[in-house]
Amino acid sequence: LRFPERRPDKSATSGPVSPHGAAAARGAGGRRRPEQSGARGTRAGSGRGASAPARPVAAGPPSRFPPSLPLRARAPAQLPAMLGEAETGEPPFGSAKAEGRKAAPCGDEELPPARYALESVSPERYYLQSPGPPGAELGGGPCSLFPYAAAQPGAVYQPPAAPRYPYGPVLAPGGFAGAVCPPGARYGQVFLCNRPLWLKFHRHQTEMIITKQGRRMFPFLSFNITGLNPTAHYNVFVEVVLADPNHWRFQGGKWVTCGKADNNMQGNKVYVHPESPNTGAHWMRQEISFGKLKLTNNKGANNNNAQMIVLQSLHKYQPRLHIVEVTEDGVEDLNDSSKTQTFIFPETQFIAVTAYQNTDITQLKIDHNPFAKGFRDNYDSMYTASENDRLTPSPTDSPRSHQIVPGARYSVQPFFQEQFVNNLPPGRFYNGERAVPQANGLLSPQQGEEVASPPQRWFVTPVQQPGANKLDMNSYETEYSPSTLLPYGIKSLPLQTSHALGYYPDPTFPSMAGWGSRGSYQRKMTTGLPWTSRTSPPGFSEDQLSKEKVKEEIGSSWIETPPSIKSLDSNDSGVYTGACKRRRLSPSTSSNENSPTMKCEDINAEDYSKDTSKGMGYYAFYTSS
DNA sequence: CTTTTCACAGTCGCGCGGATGGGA
DNA sequence: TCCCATCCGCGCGACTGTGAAAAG
Repeated sequence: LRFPERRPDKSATSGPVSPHGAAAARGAGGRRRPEQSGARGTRAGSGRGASAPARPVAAGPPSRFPPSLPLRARAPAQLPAMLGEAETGEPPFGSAKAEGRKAAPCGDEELPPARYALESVSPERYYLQSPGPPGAELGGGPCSLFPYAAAQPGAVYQPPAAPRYPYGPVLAPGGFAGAVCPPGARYGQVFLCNRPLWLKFHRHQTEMIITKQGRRMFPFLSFNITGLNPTAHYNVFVEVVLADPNHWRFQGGKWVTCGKADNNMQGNKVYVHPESPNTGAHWMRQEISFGKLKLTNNKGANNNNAQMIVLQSLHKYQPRLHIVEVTEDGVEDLNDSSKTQTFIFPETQFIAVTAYQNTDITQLKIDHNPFAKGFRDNYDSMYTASENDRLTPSPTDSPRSHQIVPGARYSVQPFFQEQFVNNLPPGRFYNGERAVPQANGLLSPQQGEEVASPPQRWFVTPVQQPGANKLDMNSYETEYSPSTLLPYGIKSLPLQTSHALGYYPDPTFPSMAGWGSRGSYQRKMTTGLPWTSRTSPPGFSEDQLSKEKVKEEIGSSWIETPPSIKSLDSNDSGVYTGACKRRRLSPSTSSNENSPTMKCEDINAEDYSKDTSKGMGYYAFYTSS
């Protein structure tokens, strides 16, 4: 039972009365009986958080491992060895510490924090990047945006004394291009589902707030995995490691290095997906979201909260996704490093901060994070004015649409297209684009099938699905269709179907239907359209990022857009400076000056597609063995 | 001076329980 | 009249960024 320590009854105090306070005043406690709070408190399953386990994610139905089989109990002694780093002898985090752990909706009581929640896994490893502002970094670093850094020669710095990554080196000494794949081995591919959104932040150098109680990431990590053995079992977890050996500070409107990073930071660096372990089929069936992952600067958090990753402020970090094949019992084979796969998406790099430094990032967060709706200055006008006047998405737009672009909305679009067209004013289409520009990077399946009618992909973005306004990121998963990921561009995969709508067995539950079969996903990916080869070349330069943006612009150009809005949309920062009142100002540097989007005005789509057709796509390949 | 912490206001979803309506 | 299902409002907690104060 939590006490409203920070929520005194505002109706009893002076000042503005919050909605809750007003409600309390109206109700005067009338309907809330004395025993109510007690009942609520003693009711184990009540409350927002506790309700979550009802979802498949936490309840475990999709999992072949019932909650009664905590991974921790299966091979408690193996993790230290697997993570390889010299352990300090302290007990594994989370072991016998459950009493101190906060009950979490994800059923973290069943989580195996101790298995991976080990310190010192990452500090010794860095991803070398040229210091400097994001722009320079992107332009200069050969691996700045390479989606699978492991293939980049020299991409990783390892202090001489640092032990090798126990799973087998994510990067072999000196780096290597391509993984050593044992005969018959089956390796997965991972797509960063919300990559366009990540790119948007990355353009300004993503910042992530860290607090003592833990702060969720936004954007959060969200992957789609293919190529796993459907019957094999895997653990999936995210590790956050230092991205470079520098300490950073925000000065003169840009990030600059200042000293060396403290690579001795203790604390949990690993977050195991709550559904681990699970079958390959399970992991491939739906998006793997790490929305509940929290970042903290509280070194003590590792002991009692497996949902927290401990970071250090003003350091740059790189999340990494690990997929480890395990036995049905959840035990990993320590002798077979080929069962470990690591994926790196450099665009997910971020600098941990205790307070936002760059107002561009702040504004992006406010604009895209549904939890920050209250900070949208024009919130009232946005949602009460005519649709045409809106600059930011309606609250009825799925919050998830901001975080996770490829939602079920896309996949269901063929069925509801007419409805959308009939019900949505044209302006809303644009707004959808404005709200979800990342959709440009994640071309919808429909677009893949109907190149002649590109508008579709735009007017589907604001479309609502039942319950689309839910904030809960997990619920998103139940609506998400993997078919929306095809823009990530796998050209051929084993599973294919010839049935165009094979994954829409029931239009009533289109997205759910989308889960059951990867068929159309694959099928759509074989369309051979330009975006099927949409890739992230090894040297993902700032220029290419700009082109990414250009593509967004191009994609939105199909519709008649009010000039004022169009101009705003042509530059993210412009939107914020022009349409939104800035709460904070970036010192000395206007967002326009820094915004790489300014440089992409003259980049045409042809060049873009040409560039992006090289190299690998939005997905990372297996990077280690 | 920079960085971190904390209280705050706002949005949202969930669960509870009263109110309501239909059927036995 | 009773029972049951449904609807609706309220309280709560989770979550966000803000901005001032505190700490370094």
